[in-house]
Amino acid sequence: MPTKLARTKPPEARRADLMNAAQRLFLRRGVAATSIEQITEAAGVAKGTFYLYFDTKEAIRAALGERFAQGLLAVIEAAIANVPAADWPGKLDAWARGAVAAYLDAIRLHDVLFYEAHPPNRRGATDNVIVDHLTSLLRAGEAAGAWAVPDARVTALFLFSGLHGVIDAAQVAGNRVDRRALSARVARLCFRAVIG
Amino acid sequence: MPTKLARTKPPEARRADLMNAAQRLFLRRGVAATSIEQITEAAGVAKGTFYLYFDTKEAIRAALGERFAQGLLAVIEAAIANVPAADWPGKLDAWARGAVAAYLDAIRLHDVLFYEAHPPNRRGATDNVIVDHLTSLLRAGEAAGAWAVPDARVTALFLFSGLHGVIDAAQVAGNRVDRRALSARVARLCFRAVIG
Amino acid sequence: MPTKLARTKPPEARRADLMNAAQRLFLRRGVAATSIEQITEAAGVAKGTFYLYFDTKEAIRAALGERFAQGLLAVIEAAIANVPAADWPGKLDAWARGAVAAYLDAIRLHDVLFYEAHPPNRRGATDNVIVDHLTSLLRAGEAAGAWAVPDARVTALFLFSGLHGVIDAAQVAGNRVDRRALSARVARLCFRAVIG
Amino acid sequence: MPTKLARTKPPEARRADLMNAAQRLFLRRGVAATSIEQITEAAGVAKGTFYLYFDTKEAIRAALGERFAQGLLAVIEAAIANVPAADWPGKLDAWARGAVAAYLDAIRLHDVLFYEAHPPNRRGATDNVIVDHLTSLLRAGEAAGAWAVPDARVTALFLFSGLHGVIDAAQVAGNRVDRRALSARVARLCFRAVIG
DNA sequence: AATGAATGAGCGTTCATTCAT
DNA sequence: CATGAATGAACGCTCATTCAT
Repeated sequence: MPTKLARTKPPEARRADLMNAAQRLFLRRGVAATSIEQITEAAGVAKGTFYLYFDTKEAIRAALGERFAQGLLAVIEAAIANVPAADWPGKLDAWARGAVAAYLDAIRLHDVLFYEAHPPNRRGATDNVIVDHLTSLLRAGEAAGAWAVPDARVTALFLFSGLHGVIDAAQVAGNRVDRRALSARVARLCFRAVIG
Repeated sequence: MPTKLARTKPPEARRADLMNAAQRLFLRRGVAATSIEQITEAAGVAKGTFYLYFDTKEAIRAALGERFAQGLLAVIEAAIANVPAADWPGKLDAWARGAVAAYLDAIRLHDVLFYEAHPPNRRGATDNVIVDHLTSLLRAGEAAGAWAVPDARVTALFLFSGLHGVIDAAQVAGNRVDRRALSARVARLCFRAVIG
Repeated sequence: MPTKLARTKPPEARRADLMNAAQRLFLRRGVAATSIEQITEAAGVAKGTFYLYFDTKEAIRAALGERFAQGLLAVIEAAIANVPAADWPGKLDAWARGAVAAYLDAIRLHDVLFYEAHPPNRRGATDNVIVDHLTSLLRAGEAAGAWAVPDARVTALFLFSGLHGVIDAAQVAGNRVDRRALSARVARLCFRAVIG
Repeated sequence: MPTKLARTKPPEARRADLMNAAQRLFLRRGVAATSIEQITEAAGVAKGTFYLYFDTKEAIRAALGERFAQGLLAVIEAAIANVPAADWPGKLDAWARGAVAAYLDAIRLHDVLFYEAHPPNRRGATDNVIVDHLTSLLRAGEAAGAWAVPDARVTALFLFSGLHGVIDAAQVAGNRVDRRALSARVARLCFRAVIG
């Protein structure tokens, strides 16, 4: 007979309690490793209550994703809003800075929510090899005077991730990919980013 | 007493059988959804045999990741090998094209091995929202004559993924991140990729 | 604040609403597979209201059984009522025809209410095996000129079910059964039904 | 570390252990009310072991039904086997007595396995009303000298159950039922069983 | 080296029932 | 009378891992 008060809460509040508890746990241990019971316990309700608000574990993950996306977009748009309408480079710059800021605060949440990517640096395993290789290439080119790259590793990471993302998306789209065109586009983007 | 022959195989062969079977299954249904028993069955050995070669399910995933990385690097290095030593832009170009080619063939394996990624809408709705937003920005800037971007969506994807990758890495590194510096670096890379 | 009208109904009406809703659902999906919530939803009341009228899920099942029995008896009695008082064979005939008619209309409800019977192959394979066996016996006897049985399968079914029912009842009564007597009685009934 | 011996048993033995344990429990509390864990506990194995031998709770119920049917048929056939080939009434008599004997020993198992019919006399609720009615009719007819029925209640039970079984089967068959014909057949069977 | 029977913790989900409003 | 949010015990099933043979 503890909490005699507020056995009933406004639905949005209960829902939010559950989402907050889930987010905390998902961040700490990943989605798969978090059980419904842990979520309800952290939210201070009974197990069955979870199913009053969400049909499924997946449903709460999706709701969290939605909420995450809203916040993110708001931040980025706010960053651009201050730039004069005609200043396009300024807008691009604001976009980049806004996005960096927003993701820096939430990247782990993003990754946990959209890839199940807990163990830090798991993704690194392979990618590091490739990124290391590109980093060396960039440094060598710089040493040879071919270009100037202030931070070879960050650049290599950026190019590799960009390339990877483009390919992922192409794959997901599923329609036949025009390999030549894709190759050329990606090569051009790398080229310009490095050579300017 | 049937198959009296070859009950015993060279350890490396057994190990490879298991890895090949696992890779096939991981690709088909994901890592979590593949059971040890399915792997051993596909490899034609008993369940217990698995544990003679790998300590853990995670261990075989890691071994597969290792093997994957080796193959990838080989392909990319081969692509560069043909470029004259002094032609740095050519090397960068070769790197990009080699990497695109290599990942196009294996992106699904990569993602399944390093994120638990089940194809459609792997990247959450989130990313799409942000990428859409940047795509619009790029198109608007182009319409205003601020820059020329052949394929705004691919470019947006590239920049977003690059940015995301850089932040992920920064986070994983864990040490205090210099937000200003990171921001500036990323903004510059975006800037050059777009403005040239 | 909508439906301010008729939030309250005469208790018998509410009770009937619930029973009707429950009967419909029990018929469609069985008793066990029907939840209280489905019943209240179909009856247009809140979950808790159910417990104002019935103590238990079992209680509503029992009430439905009661109601079912009343209706049945009325039909059968009506069928007999038209037969002249002195015509006993006629009464027996009327009983049989009345009962067949009444049950044909409601057998599914009966079975769902009293056994948890989901239609196809309710009676297990078992019964079929035994009935098949008796059917063969009846046919063989007829071929040998020992008796005449218009429809061997229906007869076999009838005898088997009759026998089964008698034994079930004996078992339920629980008191020590006089096996010899029971055996003799059943054998005699089978005998007369077949040999006349 | 108790039972160091016989951690592994011949599969048929384990399977039989599980079936025996399940049968005991099903008889005691019904199928639905028996949990897998109770079965495995009673069989002296771990929960997971159950699924090495049966895919599903329903699967063990079915296996038990199969086993039950085999035994039953054997008993009845044995009863008939002793009757001279030409003695058809004797065969019918033997069938009836054999079936009664066999089912007397196992009726509860049969009912639990094929209908979920635990609470004794649940089935009675309705059926009793109808059977009582027929019993009265039979007694009244006898009092009037219309027929002679040694045990009116058993006869009424027999006729009612026979009728019920025939209708159930007709319903399950599902094809359009010829109500007139069915009625006539059943009436005739009742008639002969009573009037001789 | 190889087997595969056995284990048992763990999980997502359901639902009859209660009770504060 | 009526509501419906909250409860929490219960259950079927999965599967990585162990170990006697």
